[in-house]
Amino acid sequence: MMVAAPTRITDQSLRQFAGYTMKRAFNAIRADVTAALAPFELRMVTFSALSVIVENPGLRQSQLADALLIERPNIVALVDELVRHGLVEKAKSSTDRRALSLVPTLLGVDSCARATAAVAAHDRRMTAALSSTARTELIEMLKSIERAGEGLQNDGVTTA
Amino acid sequence: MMVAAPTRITDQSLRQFAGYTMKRAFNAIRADVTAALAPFELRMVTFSALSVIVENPGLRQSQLADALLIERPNIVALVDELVRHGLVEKAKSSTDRRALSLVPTLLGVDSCARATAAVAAHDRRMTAALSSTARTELIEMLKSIERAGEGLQNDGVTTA
DNA sequence: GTCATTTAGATATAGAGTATAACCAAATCG
DNA sequence: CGATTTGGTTATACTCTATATCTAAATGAC
Repeated sequence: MMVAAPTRITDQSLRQFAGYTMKRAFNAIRADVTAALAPFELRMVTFSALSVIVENPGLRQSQLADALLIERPNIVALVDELVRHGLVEKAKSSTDRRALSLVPTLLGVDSCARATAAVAAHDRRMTAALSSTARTELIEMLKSIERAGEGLQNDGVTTA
Repeated sequence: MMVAAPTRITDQSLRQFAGYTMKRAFNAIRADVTAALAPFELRMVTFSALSVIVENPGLRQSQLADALLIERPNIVALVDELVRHGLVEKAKSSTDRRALSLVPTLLGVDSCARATAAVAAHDRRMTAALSSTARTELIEMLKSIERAGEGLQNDGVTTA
């Protein structure tokens, strides 16, 4: 069979779906935020984890896993990475001898603050075309989608 | 060091960023759309590819790769999967003996239509909380973020 | 027309990211 | 107390995506 190729390729049908454009938008975000975090030797996940640890000092690993929707086995290497970089310490819990309390170091608190500023700059770049109210509305809409996923069949929980 | 764990874990700081909530929203979407596509033996990527092939019959593999921001090597197995399922045919290009023209089969066109309906239902589930104008605005905002990523440093291109 | 360069498709491979199963030790509960 | 659950861990595997390299054919310079 012989067929000539079209010159202009479209993705019209897919564009009707929020998920398709969201994936493309998120890819752009990921590329940019990854670059923004590189100077701090942080990845997206480790930055998220550090941020939650700084905001909730003393939390347990399982709580961190729950908060970021990460499976517990994957938390171990992640936290170890933060410990290795001197950003977080694994303290023993005073109430449960099995548990660890994650505490940020001074360096961790400082790095988190500076990384957060870098990510904020990144975020401004990516949403530069949006008014500040539009940006707020966007986040609210995303939250409502996140919530919509919570009540569905297999409860596909994962991520960070 | 002994530290008691906080009872309620927050992610306030991360919530200021569109990217964080977008990742969580997209995870929810992915879980649901993956389930929606399972009956058709399609994955997100293969569905996207099939949709573009149906919409642009005769396109070359490299055009498909460009359209979906997939690296060319990854297109090969992807298209083969569609061929194996009888949804697409690799036709020889009439103008370039190196090139392939991707053409949907009748089954491919039909499956694409039914899968598109299933994905549309999924999309409605996920955006149920949004008014139809809000949903349109959401997609426009996501497009603007996607565009914002196009003009940046390393031009982090990837995805599907 | 011939040679250098580019393009289309393909192969092999590697690295993230994330998921599952199974294990030990301590806590909890009947 | 014994059974069950929970916190952390290890090992492992699967998906997704990226990079390097190869060939055959097309294009472009002269």
